[in-house]
Amino acid sequence: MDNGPPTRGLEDGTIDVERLLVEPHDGHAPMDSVICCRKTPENAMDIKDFSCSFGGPDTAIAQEGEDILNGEVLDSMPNEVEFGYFRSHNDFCSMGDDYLLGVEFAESITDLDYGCSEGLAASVSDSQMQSAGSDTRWKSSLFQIKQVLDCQKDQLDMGSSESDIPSCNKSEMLVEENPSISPGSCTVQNIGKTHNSPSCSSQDILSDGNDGEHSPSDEMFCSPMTQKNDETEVTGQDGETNIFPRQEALTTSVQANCTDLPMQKRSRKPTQRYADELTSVQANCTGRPTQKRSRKPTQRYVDELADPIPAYSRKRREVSTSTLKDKSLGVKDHKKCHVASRATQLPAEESSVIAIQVPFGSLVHKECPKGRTCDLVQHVDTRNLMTKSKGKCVTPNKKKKRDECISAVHPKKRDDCAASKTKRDDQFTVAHSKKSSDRISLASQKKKDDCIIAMTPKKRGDCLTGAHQKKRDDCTIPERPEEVSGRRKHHRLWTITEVRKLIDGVSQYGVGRWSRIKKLFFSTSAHRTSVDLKDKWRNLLKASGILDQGRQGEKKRNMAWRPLPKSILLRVCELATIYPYPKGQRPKIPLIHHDSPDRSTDITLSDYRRILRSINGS
DNA sequence: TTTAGGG
DNA sequence: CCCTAAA
Repeated sequence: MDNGPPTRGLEDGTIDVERLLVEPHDGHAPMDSVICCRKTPENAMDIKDFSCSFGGPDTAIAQEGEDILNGEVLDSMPNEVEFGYFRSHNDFCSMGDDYLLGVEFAESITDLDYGCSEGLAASVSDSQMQSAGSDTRWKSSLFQIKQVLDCQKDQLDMGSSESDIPSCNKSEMLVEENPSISPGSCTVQNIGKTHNSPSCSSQDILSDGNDGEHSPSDEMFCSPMTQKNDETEVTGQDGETNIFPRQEALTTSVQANCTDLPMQKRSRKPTQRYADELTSVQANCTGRPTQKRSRKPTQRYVDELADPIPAYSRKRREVSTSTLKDKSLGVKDHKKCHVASRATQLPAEESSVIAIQVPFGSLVHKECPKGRTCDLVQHVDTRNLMTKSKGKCVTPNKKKKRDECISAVHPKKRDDCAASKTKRDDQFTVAHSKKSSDRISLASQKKKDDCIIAMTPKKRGDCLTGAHQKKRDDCTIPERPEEVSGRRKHHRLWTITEVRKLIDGVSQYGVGRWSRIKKLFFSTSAHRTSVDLKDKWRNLLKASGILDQGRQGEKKRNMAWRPLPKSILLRVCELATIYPYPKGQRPKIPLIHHDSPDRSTDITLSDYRRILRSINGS
């Protein structure tokens, strides 16, 4: 958190202002934005330097700023974390949406600062971008965006609001400069413009290497631009002009003046304020934040956003989102939330302004599902359609993952959607949510199943005769191979025929050779796995009272309701005696009627008979 | 990968 | 049925 050099104003909250001032001063308006690091790992250092430059007008700053201006982007990706910060910074700047996100944004800002301060040590060579390493970095950076988000959050927690402020300023700045451009799109464009000629703008970014890959740098650029703009507006200086002193004065005064720029200047209490502002922003999106932050930028953003190159922003967003999502898989919930918000934003972005507003905090959560649903609608539909055909669902891994990421946050929603996700996906996402979600989904699914399957096998089994049952099995329980891969197998009742097959298999191969039995006896039923066989067998044992379940009474009771035909139960008992279920374990003799508890030993013929008797009797 | 066992 | 550990 050494903000020392870079943050010198940070504590006061003036930092942002200072930065801004500094940048203009150097004549490099985008210094803040410059914050972006280089791709190379070494960049981390660069980043730090950058920060330093911010804090103090180091020579490096000018150069870096220049580089940036030149169109070179400094990507410093020191560590993932730092990088993340960076990214967040960039994201923030570049993405109005992110900014809108508010809390997250604020966090990100702090992160940025944090990262900056940390990395300050080295000098940044802008040209590095060109280096191959940097390229890779960029790519990675894109992926890391998610991380950044997370970092941002974390940092928010940390309370390094300072950085946040700057970012805000940046974003605003951008807006001013390229009024025509919407925030989100602007960022990209601005970035491109700033660094490269305008032509570069979105296309460059997108086109660069990979759309997603470059995005980070783009973002970076954007952020600076925005800041400048903001400042200009705020200070009224339009230009970058410089004037550190002036800016500082502004910073101080700014707080007082904040009228327009409250956000920026207000940086002093950044964290909370930011958060507040963010929240307010979110809430206000439409209007200016009633709260402290009188950020006109918001509106501007909105307005601009509406017009500006939606395509660009959209593309960029999409890329970032996708990348984020992909990467975020492992991320935490909050990360997911962020991602989700972004995702949601995408659509919104298209619409333009709205998108920006959407992102904020609570909204994000609420909307996440919405957005997701929108995005996922197709998936959902598919899922619903295929609800029980899981295998197919699995195919769209990317989407699924994405969905999960998003959905992770809102497990319920996900479930509602039908959640036929593969286990894998679930695992990727969040275990907790997953389980709960699964359960929920299961419940719903079960209901569905019941409805669909209509008659449960067992019940029918009781009533129906073997022949009928068989028929029914064939008809009602048509195999659905697709389901197999599904996240939660559709619950399929075991039909008598299946049970018989299982018994046959056990009798032939013995207990424990489920895979074999599966192959030989259930080769046609894809939905029955060896594990299923094992489970079923276990259940059969329980049903027949062989497996110790509890007390006899209970056993009896079970038997009473147990739908399985006696013949089957007998057979199971018989087999159980022959092949004790748990391998070494001795089958516990069904004591159904029986009195002597000590029967735990090997089954004797008498025992067997007794068992049979009990079964028959019952 | 299969099995066993718990949930 | 799911999930995990163990082999």
